Amino acid sequence: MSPLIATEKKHQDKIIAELEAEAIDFFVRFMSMLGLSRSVGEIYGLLYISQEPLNMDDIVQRLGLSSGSASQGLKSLRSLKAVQVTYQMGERKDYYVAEYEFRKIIGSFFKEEIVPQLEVAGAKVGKMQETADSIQDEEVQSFYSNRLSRLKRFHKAAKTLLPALAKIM
Amino acid sequence: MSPLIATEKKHQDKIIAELEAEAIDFFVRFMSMLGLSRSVGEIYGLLYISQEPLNMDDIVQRLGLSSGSASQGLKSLRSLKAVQVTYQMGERKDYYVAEYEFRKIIGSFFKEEIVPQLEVAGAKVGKMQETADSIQDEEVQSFYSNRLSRLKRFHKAAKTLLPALAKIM
DNA sequence: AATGGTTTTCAATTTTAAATGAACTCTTTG
DNA sequence: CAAAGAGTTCATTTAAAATTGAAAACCATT
Repeated sequence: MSPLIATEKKHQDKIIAELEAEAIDFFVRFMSMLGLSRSVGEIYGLLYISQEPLNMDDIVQRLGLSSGSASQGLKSLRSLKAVQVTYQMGERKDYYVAEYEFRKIIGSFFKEEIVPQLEVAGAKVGKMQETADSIQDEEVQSFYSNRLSRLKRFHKAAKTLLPALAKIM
Repeated sequence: MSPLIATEKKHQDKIIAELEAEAIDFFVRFMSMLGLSRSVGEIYGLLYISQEPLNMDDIVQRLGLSSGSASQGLKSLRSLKAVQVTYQMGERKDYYVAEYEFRKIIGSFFKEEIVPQLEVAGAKVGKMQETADSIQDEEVQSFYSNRLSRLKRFHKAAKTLLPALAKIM
């Protein structure tokens, strides 16, 4: 390789490293909005911006985190379907690539995190209505019924709108 | 008051206490989905289910939290427009009531928390595009451009859909 | 069935976030 | 304008969450 080309290559590597850092930073923020930890965001960011599949060792090396963190982070990302395992010819290690269809990630996030919460919330409101129904005093009852009906309306809206949102993202 | 009535009253108080506990529990979960702390959820829940406005002392007493927590929690809730101050005749203390239109709360949550994040994210993607544009190697450039265009598309979708969602909630 | 390479698990540690409460500020009132 | 009442601030403490790393489990190969 000529000296000129080597210099250009080095420059390009620097640019790529910068891009990587920016992408990691981006996803750390994004994932933290979904309640995911810094290390999970870092791993996803690194994989998203990587040109080739990476194994756990690569990830540990490049992000400087422990093997425990990497293992657990990848586990979360797999369960969110945010990463996929790709088997590389003649390699024993697992190689990972990022799922780049965000719709899918959002979809499984809803299914795993939001939907169960909504179910619990729905059950809880039902329980509260039962409790309120046993109040004798009519005026008092009507106060609580009003409050609960607002809660029910809101819950219903969330239950229909959120999954719809996830689908069109 | 007759013994019978007194007994009934006591029973009703127990029911109301139960309802209160259930409401507080409900809102602690709900607010934690918005990244708000336990104490903030408790305060809102208590106010939401309370038949009359409460002052800070009431809140401290009934929830058993410190005055510092109560003060800071109410501050967060005011800035989210999740509570309003009502001035009570001949009282020096501030009395609070819960905003029961969830749409409004969601609206200000978006304005305060989500929109700024989206702006930061947008700026960051722009910055990354600039960085990527300076890559010479055509093949490498096209890889990063593809990744960035997905990011931009997603960002745009979030920027239009999330505020729309907040409006119709 | 022993070895070496890979990943997972989990008790201990570190880091981060939340809660406390005493000191301070700001108001109101006698 | 002193004193008390109400609310806020913030250094310290406490509690919760994330991370670490060594040990255990796994699993393909010899």
